Amino acid sequence: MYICSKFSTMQSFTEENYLKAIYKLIEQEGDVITTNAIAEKMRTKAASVTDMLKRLADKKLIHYKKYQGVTLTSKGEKIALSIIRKHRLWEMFLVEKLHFKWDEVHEVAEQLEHINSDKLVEQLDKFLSYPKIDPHGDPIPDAKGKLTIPKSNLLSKFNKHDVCIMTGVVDHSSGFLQYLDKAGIALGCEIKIKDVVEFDRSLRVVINKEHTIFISNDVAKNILAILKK
Amino acid sequence: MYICSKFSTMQSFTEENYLKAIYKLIEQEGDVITTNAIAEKMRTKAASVTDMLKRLADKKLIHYKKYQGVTLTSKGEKIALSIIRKHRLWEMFLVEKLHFKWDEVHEVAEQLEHINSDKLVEQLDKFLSYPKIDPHGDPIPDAKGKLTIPKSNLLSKFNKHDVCIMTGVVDHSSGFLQYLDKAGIALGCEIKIKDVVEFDRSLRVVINKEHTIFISNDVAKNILAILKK
DNA sequence: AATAATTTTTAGATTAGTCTAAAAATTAAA
DNA sequence: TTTAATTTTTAGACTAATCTAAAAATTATT
Repeated sequence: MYICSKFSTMQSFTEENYLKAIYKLIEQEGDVITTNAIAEKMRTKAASVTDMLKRLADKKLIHYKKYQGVTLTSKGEKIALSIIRKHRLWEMFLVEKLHFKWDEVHEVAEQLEHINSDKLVEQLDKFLSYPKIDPHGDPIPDAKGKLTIPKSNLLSKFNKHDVCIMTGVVDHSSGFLQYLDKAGIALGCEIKIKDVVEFDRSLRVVINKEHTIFISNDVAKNILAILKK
Repeated sequence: MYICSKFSTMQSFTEENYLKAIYKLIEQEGDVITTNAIAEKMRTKAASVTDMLKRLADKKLIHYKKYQGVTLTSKGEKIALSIIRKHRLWEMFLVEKLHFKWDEVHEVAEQLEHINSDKLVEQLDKFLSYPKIDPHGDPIPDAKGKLTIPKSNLLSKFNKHDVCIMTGVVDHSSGFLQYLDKAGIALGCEIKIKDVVEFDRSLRVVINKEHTIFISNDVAKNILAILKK
């Protein structure tokens, strides 16, 4: 079902969601994405994904060869980024202007991200004073789809000897935040990975060049950080 | 295509648009609505309308008997009013907060009216300070679907010597709104009917006690007004 | 290299929404 | 009141998106 069939440039909501999913998988997992990975992310079946990949390839939104996985074309990436931009701007709007809590915004933003109006997006951006990061700490692409701030990763994904900056959390529960407080881990602090224990993926890290602590993999999977360069 | 299939109370965009169209036709034309009238309003074919009417009747959203026309059930009316409420609140938001012109908002509001989140609507209403009328002068139903402001009449229904206040339009197309702008007809302005030409039902009117213009019946049928008392 | 396990694709069916063309019902006119 | 015109409904077909089950291709393991 097309919402706006009069413009040939239009994608359906579903197509937009597939492009967004592929973009996010590339961001996390690497450059070529498998059918199964998409199926899992979209909570659908591999057969449905194959069908959609053919359609997206016909429209030149992805590079796709049977059994060989998927990458985005520049056209496809542009659309994915515009959806992400809209999603994050709307999240910002919901939190800043309508006083939603951080954990209430996602579902609504999933709907709002598909509203199609360039003027709407640009005016919203202006209304919010051109924010660079959304309420979850994720960067907001600009009107040209450019990300000025690097995307954060899970602390659990970094390697031995990496030095990074803490940028956010996945679990926002007060219990977890209190644990971080106690451990001396705060937004913006430096985390140097001294060692990764092979057996349980726990980390030995130095916080702010001051004190050494151990962090379980469960905790590391709930901390966001970027590489310090 | 269902956007949110987890809730059994959900309608598709299309179903919502049919309910809204039927509500508006009842408002203008009378109590029982024909298949053709809906087809014209929805810019689709009568056969498609019949298909949809069956589906809406199955869901108890309309009263429908073959060849006998359609009315809304209270459930159907409730949904129609909630869509209209959302449409008009979003129009208000676009004009007041994002500085859209009144003839630019309709198309975007047509999309936004289908966003499904009770919290979003209530917070938006609050953010806009609970407006009672939208930028086109149409009343905004409250959270319970109640309209507090009296409904306007078509300008074409008034008589010689009536003095009325312009409250809104039927045709929201930017072409028509631009015509009104040019004619000096705006929300809230006074329209005094000097003469009704019998032959074609066109009107000679004075706008704001300032200038006299002629209005065709076609135009008069698209202007809403209330009697000035 | 041959076999087993896994992943991916095809084949065929389903649903919502749409269409055209033809049939049936209603309304208007002679 | 029978015929003509109009409106409405059915019948059958199409597309986008989905599914299950089976076939084909790829990858991993003896």
